[in-house]
Amino acid sequence: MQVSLQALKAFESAARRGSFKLAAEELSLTPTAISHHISNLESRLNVTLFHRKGRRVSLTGTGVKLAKATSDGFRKIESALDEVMKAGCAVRVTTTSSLAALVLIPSQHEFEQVNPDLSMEISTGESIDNQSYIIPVRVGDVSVVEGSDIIKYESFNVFGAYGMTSPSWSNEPITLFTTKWKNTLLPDPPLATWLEKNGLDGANIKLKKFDQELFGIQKAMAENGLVFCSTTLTKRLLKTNLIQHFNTRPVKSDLCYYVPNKDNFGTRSSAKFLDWIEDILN
Amino acid sequence: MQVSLQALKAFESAARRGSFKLAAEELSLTPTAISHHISNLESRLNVTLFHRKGRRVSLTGTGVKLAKATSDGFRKIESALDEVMKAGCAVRVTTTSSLAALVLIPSQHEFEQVNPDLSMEISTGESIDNQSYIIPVRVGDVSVVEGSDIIKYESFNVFGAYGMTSPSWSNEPITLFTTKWKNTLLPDPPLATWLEKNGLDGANIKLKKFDQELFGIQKAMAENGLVFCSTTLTKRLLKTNLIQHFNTRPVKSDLCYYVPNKDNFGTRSSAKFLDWIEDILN
DNA sequence: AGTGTAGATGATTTAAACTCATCTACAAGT
DNA sequence: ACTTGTAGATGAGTTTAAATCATCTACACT
Repeated sequence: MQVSLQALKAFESAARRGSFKLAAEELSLTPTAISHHISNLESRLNVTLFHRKGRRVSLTGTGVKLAKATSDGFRKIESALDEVMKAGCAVRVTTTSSLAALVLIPSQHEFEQVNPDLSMEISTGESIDNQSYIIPVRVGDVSVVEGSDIIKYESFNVFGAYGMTSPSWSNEPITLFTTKWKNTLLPDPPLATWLEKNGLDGANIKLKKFDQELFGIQKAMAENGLVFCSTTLTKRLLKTNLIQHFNTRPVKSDLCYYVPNKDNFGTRSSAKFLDWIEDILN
Repeated sequence: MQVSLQALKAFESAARRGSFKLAAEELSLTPTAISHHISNLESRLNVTLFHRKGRRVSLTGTGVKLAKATSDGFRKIESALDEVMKAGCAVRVTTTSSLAALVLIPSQHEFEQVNPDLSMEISTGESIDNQSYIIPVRVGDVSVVEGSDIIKYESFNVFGAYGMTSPSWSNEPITLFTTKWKNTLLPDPPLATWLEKNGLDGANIKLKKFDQELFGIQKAMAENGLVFCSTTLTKRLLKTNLIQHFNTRPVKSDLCYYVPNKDNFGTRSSAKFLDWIEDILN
């Protein structure tokens, strides 16, 4: 380039502040540096950018035009830079209520302890806040989702509140909470497969469906009921003895947790988060 | 600032060209310099901007966003810079047909000889091409125009084609070409004052008016007629013996040539032009 | 396997950027 | 009118950032 960018930055600042001294303060330089930059700029461009009347400076017509463009240009660059820097020291995640409430939020503190220079924000809901560097953790169909985006293949099992007695699967009528996704494109929970694998016919099982797994799990815990749900969501509850299972065998499903374009987040924070979440889920 | 602008420029170029090598060529640097800049940028921002797959690089999501903003920002700055630089090595003038045809265009070559690094463009007409660095040389009323903008106070006299015999002012009927400005706010040519100063009553003078002085002057030259017009416009024609005057005395007028905001053009080229034009007019 | 290309890495050199010391011009106070 | 203080200009000297060089790795294409 013909002229140095730092000279332009010095000019931009001086033009905006109307003083070399103030520009120098803004850029943590000496007024001398600003003066050098600007006279260098002027001689390279063959123009006068500032009128000098003794110790007072004011922009020429040319100076005004250049100042307008440089201010706009640098402002644009700086705001993008700000955004990127913010993205570098915070991780923002959006996911389902269930994963948020049962996995992410309980582990949030631990994540921030391990990564003291990162803060973690969790949000749930539909709002596809596409504008910024938010990492979406979604539930999807393994046959549709890009394999490299998947962070957890989902298995299902039946769980109940901790301490309750094992149900007698074949004799008495049983109420089982399960999930009917709002999104009809998602595969249903693999209840039929589970019954088969565990040698049950399910004739005495009455289903009660919620549109979020979290609700069924909470209901089961509150009412000493049974819930057919994801092993991912229950992992922590099992470990803390809030729920139990009954020696039934889990089944794989066509569902998975995934992050769209997982490998395409360029921030250190997102890389840390993705490593961490894969680690705690597996 | 947190990050260096040159690093950003290197990134911008590499992002746009999709290759460190091409960016290096564009910026007249070595690929090594680009690599250093970008890794420096990445570590300062705590993000990854490029995926490296062996010897191929591609932008990350973060990289794409930053590249968009930096490209826009730098483009804006560079285009303004281009404009300023062009303005530094060329001077564009717009003025009346008369001044252009009788003064500026005949002297254009001389100006470019004296200033071999400057080119001069002359345009006439109403088109107020306000966009760029055009210097307007206008005719105005001395009582309205800012004094410091004035480059020539206008005097008037009667001229005729070179070699014609002096008219006998009082005996025979005389046709005199003169000017009626299109712009009615401008003072009329000071014919009454001129008659008085030269001891004439004008009873035998028939006026024929054009809306540009140039036309009257050309008509007078073509038909051995007489024209009452500006001494500025006729100066060169007198010197080259294309017209003459008849020992009548010129009169000052309320008209002047001026350049709006004369002292506010910051370009070297405009300063050179303004010096030169004041010089040849006085 | 062999060759050529793109980029990474670390040490060294170079040049740009910054500061310091000194000077001028103006403005404000006495 | 004579200080005093402030903003900027100027030129020489210093510092540090930026660029290069030499070397190395990984991949792609014969």
